[in-house]
Parts: sequence; C-alpha cells; structure tokens
Amino acid sequence: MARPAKTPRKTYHHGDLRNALLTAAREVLEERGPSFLGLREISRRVGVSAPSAYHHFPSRDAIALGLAEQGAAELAACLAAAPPNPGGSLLTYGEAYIAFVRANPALYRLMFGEGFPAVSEHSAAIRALRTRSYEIMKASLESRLTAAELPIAGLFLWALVHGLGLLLIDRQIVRDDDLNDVIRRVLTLAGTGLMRGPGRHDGK
Amino acid sequence: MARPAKTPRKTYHHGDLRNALLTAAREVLEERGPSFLGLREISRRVGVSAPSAYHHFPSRDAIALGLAEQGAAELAACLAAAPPNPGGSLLTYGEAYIAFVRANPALYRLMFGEGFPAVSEHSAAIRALRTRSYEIMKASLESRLTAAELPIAGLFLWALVHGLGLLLIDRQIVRDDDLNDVIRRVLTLAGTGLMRGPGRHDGK
DNA sequence: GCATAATTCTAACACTGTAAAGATTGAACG
DNA sequence: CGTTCAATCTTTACAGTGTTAGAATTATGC
Repeated sequence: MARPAKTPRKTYHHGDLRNALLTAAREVLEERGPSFLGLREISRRVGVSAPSAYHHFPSRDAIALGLAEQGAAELAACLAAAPPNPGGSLLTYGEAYIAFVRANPALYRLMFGEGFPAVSEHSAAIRALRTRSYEIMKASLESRLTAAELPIAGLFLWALVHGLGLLLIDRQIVRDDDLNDVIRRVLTLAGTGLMRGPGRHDGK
Repeated sequence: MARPAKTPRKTYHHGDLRNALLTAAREVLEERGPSFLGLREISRRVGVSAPSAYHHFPSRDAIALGLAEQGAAELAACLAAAPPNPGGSLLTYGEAYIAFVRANPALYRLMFGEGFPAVSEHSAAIRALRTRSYEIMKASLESRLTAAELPIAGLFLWALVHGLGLLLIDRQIVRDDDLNDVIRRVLTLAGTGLMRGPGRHDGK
C-alpha cells in the first residue's frame, strides 16, 4: 500500500520536485538508514510516481550524490562558523567536525561513498567538496606552523577527526566516560604533537 | 577444496560450497566493487544456482558478514606479524595497518559496515573482531606510556590510521610525493604527540 | 485560443533476494 | 547388496527494485 504524501498536491505539476526529492531522501536516510534509500521510497514520500524523478535526476545514485554535495557544503559551513579560538583552534575545529559527524551520521558516510558507486565515481567533483573542510582546518593551523609543515599537519588533523568520527558513529568507542571528554582528550593529545611541529624526532 | 569456478563440476554435491562462496564473494568484492556483490553473481561464479547458498548462509548479508569477519581476522594477523621495532613501534604498526587497508580497500570498508545492514546490525560480534586490532596497537604503546594514558593514546592511534587509510583509498590524498612518505610523516607527527604523553610532563 | 514544451503518469522490462517444493546424491543401517 | 534418510542442489515462482518507452496532463508563449 502506497502511503500517500503528507498533503496531496493540487497541481499536476509539483513545482519544486527536485528539492522535494532531496529533502525526502534526506529524511529517509537519517530515519531508516542508507539501505532504505530507494527511489520508490523517496518518491512515495513526496507523493509522486517513481519515474518522475528521472526528469530531475539521471539516476537514483544521482540523488545520493546530491545529498552528498549537500552534506559536504554543510560540513564546510559548520567549520567556517566555528567560534575562532586562537588558543585552541585545533580543539575547536576538531570538535565542530566531530559534532557534525555525530549529528548526521548517515549523511557523513554517504559523503564518503558508502554504498553508492556514483559518489566514488564522480569523485572528481565531490572530492573537491570534501577537501574544503580540510582546507579550513589546515588554515586554522597557519598561525603556529610553517608553510612547509602545513600540508602534513592538516592531513594529520583531517585523518584524525575523520577516523574518530567514523569510529564514534560505528559505536566502536565504548567507554564509561563522557564521549565528549574522550574526544577532547584525543584532540588534546594530537595538539601536543602539533605544538612541537612535524620535524623528525631526533633521538635526543 | 574450492572447485575451480569456471569448470563445471562433476559431482552433484559441491563438497565445500560454503568456502567456495566466500572466496568467490571476495573476488567479486575486490574486482568489481561492493555494488556488484550480489548473491546471483557469487553463485554464478561458483557454478551453482543462487538459492543453494541458503543452505550455508541465512541471507546475502550473512555472506558479507562472513567476509567482514575474515577481513578483521586477517588485519589482526597482519598487525600481530608486524616486525617488532621497539624504537618506532608506532610507525611499524601504523604502516602495517595502512598497508592492509590499501591492499584490501573494499574488504576494509566492508568491515566497517559499508552498504550491508547486517554488518552494523550484528555489530556485537564484529565490533569485538575490529577491536582486536586496536588492542594490538594499544599494547605496542605499553612500554612508553602509563596505564592511565594507554586507552586514549591507543584510541588516538586507531582513529588516525583508520581515517588515514580511508582517506587514502578514497583517493582523497593527492600529493606529488610518494604516498608512503606522506604516511610516514603523518605517523611521525603523531609520534611526537605520544612521546610527550597526553597533556602532562614528559614521560619516559 | 492554440501549439508546443515541460512535466507527470502508467505499463513493462530486466534484474534482485528469497521462499517453496521437487530432483539428486552420499551415508547409515538392515 | 539394497533401502531409507537426511543433506544438498535444482527449478519455479513471488515481491520488490531501478529504469525505459510512450501516453496523458498541464503550463507557457504566440
């Protein structure tokens, strides 16, 4: 039985079907998980037949790709809006990054190609979007590192928050303490490495 | 033994269909990617009808879960077999971890639930398997950290190699340098953090 | 008002995972 | 040895998917 849309529309033409499909897709993604993100399920929510989506997206994976773009933009916006804290910018940006991952777990995994070949195929476009977060975090380190050290340090920070966020949403981190405390301590530990700079560790 | 996939088999009973399905599934996974990991494609390779798999696995996702278990065991074995290098154990284990990820990209993503609900559903079992790698890496830090610092430091290392490995197989790290050099420098940078210990006076 | 283009629809195709029930076999027991 | 039994593999079938083709409907420009 097809569950009708919330409000059956009056006009034959929907008017803004593309965005309606995207928001419905996002609802499905967060509520029921990525395996339920089907074209028929999405269009059923909008109150529209499945093939009608093909006038706005070339395939189902393209909808997922649209969601991924949306997520990448939001993540970059979250980081850009993080309160500038010159003393502990690493902690600030790291916490903001991980907060986004925890708030949008399914979307974040979608951004990195989970289950949707198109996301990793057209990666040329989406890689650039994902990189924006890296750029922002890297820029936050400019004040205390040399230009030569910056790329590796930024990559270090990105890999850390990427892995930590994914381990968190996979419930792979189980501790009695508050998880926020764990995050803060891991980021602080990383900070002690960045403070010294990425030079070789001499056997001093 | 695994009967050759292409040659039609002599006996009506296969003999070792369960393992044959697993190895065929692994081939499909690495050759064509996770989206091609279908029950019919797997059984076609083995030379068997699709429903015959249901005598050895309760569902298609169960096959994927079997692959994930296999991968987790192999990763732990890789780490356990890493050459013990007391001076730079962090670099040794980190490189071994990332080498496994790069050698089995699709399998590694499968281990962390990509596209297969069952992997994240029965996570109680698979979480323990994934944790074994963390335990091994954590143990490698015992010599230079206190017991209190160990969990956070191990988590820090795990998150770092997890994120770094995933960024690598997502081709998200593009640099002119040799990638192995990038990995080594990131891990060295992490090492300078661990040398100091998490937040307090110098360890050692 | 009318032609035309842009939407949405229904019908249908090839494919998937899975269930049910029949065919084939190896093994246990007389 | 033959018979029986349980295990295994098979065909058949069903509901569901993404997608295509073409017909129906509506909005738009003259």
